[in-house]
Amino acid sequence: MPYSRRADLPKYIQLSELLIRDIDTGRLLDGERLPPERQMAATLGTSIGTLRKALANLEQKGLLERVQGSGNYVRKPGKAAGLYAMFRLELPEGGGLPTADVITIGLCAKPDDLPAFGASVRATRIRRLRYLNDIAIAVEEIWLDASAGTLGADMLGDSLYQTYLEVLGFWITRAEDRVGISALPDWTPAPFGKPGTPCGYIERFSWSAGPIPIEFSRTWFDTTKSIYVQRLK
Amino acid sequence: MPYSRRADLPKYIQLSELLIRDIDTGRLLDGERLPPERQMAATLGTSIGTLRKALANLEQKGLLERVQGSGNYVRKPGKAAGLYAMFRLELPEGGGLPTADVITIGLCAKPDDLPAFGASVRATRIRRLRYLNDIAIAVEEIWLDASAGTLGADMLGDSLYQTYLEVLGFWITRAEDRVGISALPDWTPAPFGKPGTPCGYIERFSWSAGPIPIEFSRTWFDTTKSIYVQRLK
DNA sequence: AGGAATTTGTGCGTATGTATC
DNA sequence: AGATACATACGCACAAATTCC
Repeated sequence: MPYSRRADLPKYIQLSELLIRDIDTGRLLDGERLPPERQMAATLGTSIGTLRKALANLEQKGLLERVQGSGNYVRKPGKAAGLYAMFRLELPEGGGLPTADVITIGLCAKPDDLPAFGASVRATRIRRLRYLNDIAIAVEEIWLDASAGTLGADMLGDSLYQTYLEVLGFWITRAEDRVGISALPDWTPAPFGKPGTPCGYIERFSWSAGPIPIEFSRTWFDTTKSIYVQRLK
Repeated sequence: MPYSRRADLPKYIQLSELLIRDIDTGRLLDGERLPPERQMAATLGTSIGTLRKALANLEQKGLLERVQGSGNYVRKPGKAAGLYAMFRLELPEGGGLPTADVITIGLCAKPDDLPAFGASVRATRIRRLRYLNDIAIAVEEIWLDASAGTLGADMLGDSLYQTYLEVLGFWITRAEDRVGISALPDWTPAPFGKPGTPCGYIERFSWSAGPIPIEFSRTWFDTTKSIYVQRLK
């Protein structure tokens, strides 16, 4: 028995998750220096190589800065500001707490009618019902290219972009929208609107890093409700 | 000895760049399966761990899809996304690690003999000596329009286009070249060639977004060495 | 259907280089 | 200059996914 594993996840992912939790809950503070890698590895009961893989993971997520000859430093970017920076739907009075219910999520092949984006032939499709202050204001279908990684239903928070950062390790840096009129898709859930009826429509391409968009999404919003779409630059 | 400092990149980066280059130049085609990792490592004279680090790097760039139990598959998203995407000079045997030494860099007014490009009257001028596998093969003078931002000597990597993306936040999407015969400029550094002697010559306009080019460059290359210029589309 | 062969993923250990303090 | 700490590189054993017969 060379080594044993009780859990499904690889050990370096477990270590990475462990540290993320410590950072999120404040047990590790911003700017704090971690113990030396050898010492940490011994404490955590792992090898230095595996620990380094976990630390590299954290660095990729922007939660850690690794400085040769010096140490590993916690970097906890303030999350409150800018979380919903790219959300285009607003209440007229401003503000509004954005939440979302996931309708379906899964990995599938990109259908032919999807515009070209990403590097893979597959993508994670997420369908959600979106709320502002508990008012259902939109349904959306998001296609995240498979090259970015895969998401499960249990990993989703109310902010997808935050989920991208914490789970997959990248941040959406740029998005381009196109607004028009469409009809509600046939999978629209009952409380929201009747499939087929006309409504507002946003198509979006999103970039993380590099020249090609990594995500494509469609948002249908009910124009009879008191919401409006932010002016698009 | 100002230009004698040789780039000594880690081996896994060199391997990664080597493969990117083979993908960009079409030596490796989209969908193609790479040889098994152990075999590749032996061929390339490296260990499997180092090769895997390079392959992970490619995967992160979206150029490679790695499938456990199956193999490593080239994924070439539309436009070449690699570090040396638009570098036209090649070794006949293919491959070759491209590096560069900066000779001078600074912001100055565009001289009158420069063709029209960009929106500003000033530009950052960069003069570099370029290498493939440590062979000095070309000198180049790059004019980056001041409207794109300014670069310092400490920000430059071996790939200017990558620097543009990381430091200035844009990506070169299109380039047009014109090839001819010229004479080496008077600022040509000593190890390369004698100023005034005839050599090959490439003039280039580069676009990022919008209708006007943002960059203009001139490249002089020694035709007596064993290099050739890629066919210009 | 099923088992063997192939191929990548994970984990561990060690030696050496290089940046920081 | 020395000590400390992270980075690179190599190698091996086994697990897990895929492919092939």
